[in-house]
Amino acid sequence: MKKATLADIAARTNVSISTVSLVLAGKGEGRCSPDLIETIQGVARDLGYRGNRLASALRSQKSRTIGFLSIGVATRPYAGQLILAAQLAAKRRGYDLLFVEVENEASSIQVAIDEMAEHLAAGIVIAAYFHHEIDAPDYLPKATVMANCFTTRHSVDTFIPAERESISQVLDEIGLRGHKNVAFIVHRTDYPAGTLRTKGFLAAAKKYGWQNADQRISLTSDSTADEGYEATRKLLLNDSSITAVVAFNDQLAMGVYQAVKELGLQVPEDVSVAGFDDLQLISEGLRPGLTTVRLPHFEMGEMAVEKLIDLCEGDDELSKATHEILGELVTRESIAQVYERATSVTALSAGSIN
Amino acid sequence: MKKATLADIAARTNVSISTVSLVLAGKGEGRCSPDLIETIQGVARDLGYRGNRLASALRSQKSRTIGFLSIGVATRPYAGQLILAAQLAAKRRGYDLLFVEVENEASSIQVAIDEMAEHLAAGIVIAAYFHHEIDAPDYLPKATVMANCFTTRHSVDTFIPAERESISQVLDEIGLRGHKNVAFIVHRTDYPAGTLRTKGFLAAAKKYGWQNADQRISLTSDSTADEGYEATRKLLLNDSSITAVVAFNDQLAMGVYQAVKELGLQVPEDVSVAGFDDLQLISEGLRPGLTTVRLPHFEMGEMAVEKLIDLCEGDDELSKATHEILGELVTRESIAQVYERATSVTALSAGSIN
DNA sequence: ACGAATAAGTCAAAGGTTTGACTTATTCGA
DNA sequence: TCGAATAAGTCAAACCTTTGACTTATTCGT
Repeated sequence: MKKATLADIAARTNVSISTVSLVLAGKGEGRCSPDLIETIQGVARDLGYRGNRLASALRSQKSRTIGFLSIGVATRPYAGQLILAAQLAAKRRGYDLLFVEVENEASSIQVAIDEMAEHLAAGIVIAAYFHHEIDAPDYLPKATVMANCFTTRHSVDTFIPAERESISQVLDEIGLRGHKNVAFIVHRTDYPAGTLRTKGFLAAAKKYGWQNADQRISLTSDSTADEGYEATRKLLLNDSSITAVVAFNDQLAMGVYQAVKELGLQVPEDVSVAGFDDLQLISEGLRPGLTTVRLPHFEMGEMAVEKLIDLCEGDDELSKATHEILGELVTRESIAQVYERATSVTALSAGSIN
Repeated sequence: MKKATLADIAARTNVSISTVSLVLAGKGEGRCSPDLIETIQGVARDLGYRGNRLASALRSQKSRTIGFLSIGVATRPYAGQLILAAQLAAKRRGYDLLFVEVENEASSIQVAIDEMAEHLAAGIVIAAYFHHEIDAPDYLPKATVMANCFTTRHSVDTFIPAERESISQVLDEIGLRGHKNVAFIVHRTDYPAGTLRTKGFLAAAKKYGWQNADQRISLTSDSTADEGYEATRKLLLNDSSITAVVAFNDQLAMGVYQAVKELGLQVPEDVSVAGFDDLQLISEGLRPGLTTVRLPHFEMGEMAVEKLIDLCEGDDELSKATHEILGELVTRESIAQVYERATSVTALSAGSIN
């Protein structure tokens, strides 16, 4: 059974192809009788008419296809929700996603853009698996948006996490529970995640009066569990007054748990731990569950595509803004209440021993 | 600068559009003079000619677009490599990937297939984030392949992991290192991963003479670290002779570590542990690193797309086979050598002390 | 020197849809 | 009852590429 075309429907209804086209495009009102509209729709349904996106796009010079340029999004366990949300948002508005993996390198992105042009893609979204700057080529299509990444070379609608505000949520958890001796382990890096989360930590330290905050920042050369482990050992061995360790991400936090336990201490009774990213493999897998912050991957993907389609459909001329989106605090069991400062703790524990 | 078309090139070279088309399609040999070919290619380059995939596909009724129907592939941390490999393989042969997320439900898949038909997709690959059967609709396009999933309703080229053989690799590691008291923790399920890996365990038990193997299979109701933890506690508390625990996947293995350590034992000195999946967040993050098996996600994605394109291009009529692909043993530090069984161990260690 | 073969291209239709400009028939107002 | 307005469609070109069938001019063999 060959695919039905407008011509097939026209033949069966004894009208012209134009009429069928108009009707099925929803532009029949006032031009065609209600009866005819009914009939045409009926026949279209009977024949299983599906339309031909290629012919349509070719003629109208506008396709309902979006190029999704991914920098590691699908292949790493971090940002999968971004692509899911993008797909859902696109589908909701009748668009499809052309997926292409690229390097964060102008030439690689350029190649992908050219490829998308061959498809007459309505627009492109550039998305990355972690929040960083893109090496953008000289020209970007007018309809371009970025998700979880940004460029300083062009003015583009951009959707990124609100790093400072997001980590503040988990820092508040710690501050409000009375911790005063808090350490921060962060991957030494110039990426926004590193610098902004550190600023968030420093701000929280000031807000809650955390002691020696700047000496309690431990810089690691990577964000692995191993690095988290080593950093925590040093921190805790040097300074036994620390009651909470905040990690730049969940992988480091995993290492924090390991070090804490190896030192014969307990999470959260002896040391509270906070992570960032909500990598569920880790945050749900650790015992006790890790309190952390889920990055707004889903939201970024969804909003980016929504914006892109608005742009394509001209509803929304040229705003070109950067949107910072808040993550969500995911509370599990890794943060405990501190009742008093050092001196009183002794009294307290002595009391419980009795 | 509008996109250049064949007509633009034809105008600048004073030949017909047909000629330009032929030349750029590489069919100029013998029909056009070498000089002309040279000229046309030069002008095409100068104008930045990119071709119009829509027009081309419309005319020739064959597109270079593949529909990638994903069941959780991008959104879960397991199988990302599959989509990357698919993309790479497609690009290598000049195809693009139309990505769509679907449910494992005939109607959802049907909708996606219809959508792909609107794009005149050359073929589709159906891929899943874990190895299981697809609820296939009544009709599948002739050019359909499956990756990490399968159907019994249709005859389709299928690429799945060789579950038994894959887990055997890690079981061999354990067997060859002298373990005789080995437990297996597996998610109670009818999925191939569960049943086939269990068969693999039983086969290894027979091969290496593991004792009481069937009593040492612990069925869990989920594959989480928590379940792994609980199962391991029961196992180890009941039976202190166990020297190795094999988990059905890395998440369970994470729980095994937790239980082992909480019982005051060490991995691998007291209890060796093996996982499955090589979820690096876990397998690299645990201390010591987890010996596990990487599933052939990359290979499945690559081979599936290769096969699909062969199918589309007719190089390869109708073989319709199921290909089982071996995973790769990833050796880390979680498996130790056992020198002898109970009685002799004493002798041996006595010997070495001397 | 004539017919056949070869080289170098061209012609024109087709693929399915969209859309601004028309047409034709009917209805309405005065 | 006439001209205008409205309703209900139709026309035909355009989007860009592909391809089997042709054409025209030159060369070759004998």
